[in-house]
Amino acid sequence: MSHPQHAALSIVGEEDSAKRRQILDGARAVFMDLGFDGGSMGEIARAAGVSKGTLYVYFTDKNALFEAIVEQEVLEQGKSAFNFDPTRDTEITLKEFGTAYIQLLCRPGGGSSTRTVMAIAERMPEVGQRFYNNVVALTIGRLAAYLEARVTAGDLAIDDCSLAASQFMMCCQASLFMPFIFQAAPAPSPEQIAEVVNSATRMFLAAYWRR
Amino acid sequence: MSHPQHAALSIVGEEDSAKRRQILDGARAVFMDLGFDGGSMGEIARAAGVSKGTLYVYFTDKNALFEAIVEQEVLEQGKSAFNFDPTRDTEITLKEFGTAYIQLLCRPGGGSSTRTVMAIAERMPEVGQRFYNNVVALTIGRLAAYLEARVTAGDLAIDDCSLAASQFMMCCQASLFMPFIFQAAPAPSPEQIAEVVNSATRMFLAAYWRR
Amino acid sequence: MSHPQHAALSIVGEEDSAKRRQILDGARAVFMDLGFDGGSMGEIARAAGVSKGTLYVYFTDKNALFEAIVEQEVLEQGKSAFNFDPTRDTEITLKEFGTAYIQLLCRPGGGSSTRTVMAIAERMPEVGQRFYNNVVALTIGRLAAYLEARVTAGDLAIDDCSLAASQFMMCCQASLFMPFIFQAAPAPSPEQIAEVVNSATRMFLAAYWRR
Amino acid sequence: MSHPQHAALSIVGEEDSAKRRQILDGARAVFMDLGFDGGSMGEIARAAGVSKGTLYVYFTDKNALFEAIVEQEVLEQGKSAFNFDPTRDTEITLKEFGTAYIQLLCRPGGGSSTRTVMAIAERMPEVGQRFYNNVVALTIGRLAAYLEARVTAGDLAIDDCSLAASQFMMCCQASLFMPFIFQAAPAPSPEQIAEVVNSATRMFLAAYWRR
DNA sequence: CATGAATGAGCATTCATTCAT
DNA sequence: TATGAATGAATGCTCATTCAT
Repeated sequence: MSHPQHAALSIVGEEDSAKRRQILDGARAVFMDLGFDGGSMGEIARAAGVSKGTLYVYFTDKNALFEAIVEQEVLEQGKSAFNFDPTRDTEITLKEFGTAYIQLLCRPGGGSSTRTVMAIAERMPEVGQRFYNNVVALTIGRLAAYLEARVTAGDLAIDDCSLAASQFMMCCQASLFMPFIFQAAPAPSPEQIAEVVNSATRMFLAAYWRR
Repeated sequence: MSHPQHAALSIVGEEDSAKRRQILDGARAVFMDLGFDGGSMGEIARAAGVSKGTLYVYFTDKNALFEAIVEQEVLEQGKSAFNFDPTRDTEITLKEFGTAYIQLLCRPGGGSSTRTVMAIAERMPEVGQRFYNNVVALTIGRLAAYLEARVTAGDLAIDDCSLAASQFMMCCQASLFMPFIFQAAPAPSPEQIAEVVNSATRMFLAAYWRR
Repeated sequence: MSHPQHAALSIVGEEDSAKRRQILDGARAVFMDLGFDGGSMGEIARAAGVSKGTLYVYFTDKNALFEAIVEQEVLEQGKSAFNFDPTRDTEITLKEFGTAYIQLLCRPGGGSSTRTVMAIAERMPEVGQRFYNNVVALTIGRLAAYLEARVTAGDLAIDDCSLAASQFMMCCQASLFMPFIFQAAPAPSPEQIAEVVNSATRMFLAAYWRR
Repeated sequence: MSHPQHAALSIVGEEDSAKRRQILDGARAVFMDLGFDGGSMGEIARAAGVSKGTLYVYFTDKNALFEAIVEQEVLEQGKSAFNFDPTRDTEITLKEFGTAYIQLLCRPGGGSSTRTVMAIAERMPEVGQRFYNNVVALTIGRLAAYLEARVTAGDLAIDDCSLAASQFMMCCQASLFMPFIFQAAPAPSPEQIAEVVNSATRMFLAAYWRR
C-alpha cells in the first residue's frame, strides 16, 4: 500500500510517485492559467502527458485535484524562506523582505495562484482558508515574530505586531498589486518595486521606530 | 421606444426597463455567488424570474450580461461620495474615508464584485481594466487630490500623493481584506474596522505630517 | 369575412391584402436565399417590415407560410407565357422556348425556387408534387401540345409528344443546370445558353423531323 | 493506433472502425431523410445507437459529419463502374449505361443524396462542388471519353463529346428524374426506364450517328 | 388588426466521469 | 496500473409560437 490509492487530503506525507507529480505539474499549469472552471480535465491530461483515466487513479475528482494543487502551492509558498534573523538590521530586513514578497506576488503569471484561489474562495471556502492561513497568515506571523524581536531589542515600539506586519505587507503592495491583478498594468519592474518598498519602509519606520 | 430589442453595449444611458433591472439583479446574485463560469444562464433566469430566452432579448450573450453587471458595479461604486472637502481636518477626513472605504470593500457579500472581477481579469482583461480604472484608481485619484490640497495647506509633506493615497488605502485593508476575500474571516465588525483605520491613520500621519 | 382569417391552401382566389403581399415578398426573399430551415420567422418579419406577431395573423405557422410562397412561385412560373403558337416555325419556336426556359431556370439566385422545393420534397411531399405538377409538368404539357400540333402539321414525327417535350427540356439543361445548382459554376452566359440550346434543337430535330 | 482520437478531415485513408461506420450509417439515414438542418445530432446518435458525445469523438462537428457522409457517397458513386470498353458496340453501350445510370439516380431513397447535396449547395458550396465534380462531372467525362473513341472509330460524328455526353445523360432522365426528385412519382420501374433510355438512345444516335 | 415582449422546447457542443481491457 | 473509448448531463444559445395590449 505504498502506492497511490487516494491519499486524500493528508496535509503531510503525501504520496509522491513520478506520475502523481507529473499530473500535479500539468494541473498547476492549466488551473493557474485558466482557473478552476476554465481548465478542463482533458487539457490537464494533455498538459501532464497522461490519459484522462489516469487522472482519476490519483485523484477522486476535479475538486480533489484542484485542492491538491492549492495544497502544493501552499506548501511551496510556505517554504519561501525570507531572512528573518532576529538580530539583523531592521531597515535592511524590511526592504529585502518587501522586495522579495512583491516579486513573489507579482511575478509574471504569478498573481495567478492568488487570483485562482481568491476566485474559488466563495465556492470552496476551505480552500481559501487553507491558502490564507498557510501562506498569507503564515508570512504575516513570521514577519510579526521578527518585529516582536526588534521590539524586544528596543528598535521598534509596536503594540500589535501582527497588525503592523500586515500593514507593512499591504503598504508594499500599494500601487503595484491591484493594477497587476486586475490586468490594468504588467508585472512591476524591479525599479518600481524598489521605490514602493523604500517608501513603505520609510513610512513604517516613521510610525514604529522607537523615538 | 423605451423597450428591449437590444440596447447593445451602450455604457451610458442604458435602457432601464423593469425586466432589465430584474435580470441584472438575478445575474448579479448568481455571478457574485458562483463566478462567471460557475453561474449558468439557466440559474440566472431562475434567479431573475424570467425565461432563458428573455435573457437574450436584453443581452446578446453571457459575456454581455456579465459585463453589464460589472459596469453597474463600477457605476455604483464610482458614485461612492467620500467627503474630500479640501478644507476639512486631515485626521478626521482620513479616518472617515478609511472607515467608509473598508465598509464598502468588505460589506457582507460585497468583496464579491472585487473577487469576481479579479477572477475573470486574465480572460477578460478589458473588464478588469475598467473596474480598476473606474473604481480603484478613481478613488485613489480623489484621495490623492485631497492630500495634494493638504500639502498645499501646509499640513502634510508628501512627494508622491498618488502613491501616498494608495498606501493609506492598502494600510486600511491590513488584516481585514485578505482574510475576508479568502473567506478566512467574516466581514469585519465596525470595531475592528475602527481599530485598523485608526492605526493606519496614525501610521500615515507619522510618516507624512509636516514636522 | 373579406379579410385575412386564414385562407389556408385555397389554390385560387387567395386573399391579397397589401400586408399579406408584403409578408409573402419578405418570406420569398428569405426562404429562397436560406431555405426552409435556414430562414427564420424573425428574418422574414424583418425582411417584410412587419412584426413577428403579424406573420401569425396571416399564416398559421412557418409551414403554411412556406407553402404559400411555393404556391405563389407556382402561380407565377405557371404564368410564364412561352410563345407556343401552333402555327409558328418549329425550329425558331424550340430555340426561343429553350433559351427562355434555361434563363428562367438558371437566373442568378433563381435556381433557388427549384432548389428550395427539391430540398423540402422529402419532408413535404405535397409541396414537391404541387411544384412539379404545376410548373414542370405544366410546361412539359404546353410544349407537348405544341409538338402535337407540329406533328399534325406534318413537320414532326413523334410517338410520345410528352416524352419528347421532356427530352427537349432536359437536353437544353445539358452541361448548364447541374453545375449551376451544385454551385460548381455560376449562372450560364447568354452565349453558353445559345450554344447548348442550338445543339439541343439540332439533336431534337435530327430525331423527330419528318424525313 | 486504429482508433478514434480525431481522424480529422482526411479525405482519403479514413479511419474505419466499426463505431465510425455505425455513426456514418446512422447519420446517412438521418441526413438523407431530413436534410442537413432537419436532422439533429440527437437523432443521429439515436439512429446510430451511440451517445451524442461519441459523435464528437469521431467528428469535430455537425458539418464535418455531414461532409463525411457526402464524401462517402461521392466515393461510392464515383466507383460505379459502367462498361465503357471503347471497342464495344455503341448502341448497346449507351443503353446499358443509361439504364444503370438512371437506376442509380432513381433508386428508392437514392435521389436523396443528390437532393440533400443540392439543398445545401448554396450554404456549403465546396460540398456541392465536390459532389458535382466527383460524381456528375466524372461520369460525364467517362462517357465523353467513350464517345470520343467511337468518333475515332468512325461510328459517331460529334463536335463536343462532353456536351454530347451530358445531353445523353439528361435525355435519359427525361420524364423520370424530375418527378422522382420532386416526390411526384415513385422510383421508376425497369420498364419505364427501358422505354425512356431506348428513346434517348434513338434520339442520340439519330443526331450523332455518322451518316 | 398589429405589435413585440416573453416563452420554453430544442439544438449543437463540451466535459467530468466511468469502465472494460 | 494505465488507458482511452464511451457516456450523458449540463451549457449557451436560437427560434417558432403565444398573448396581453
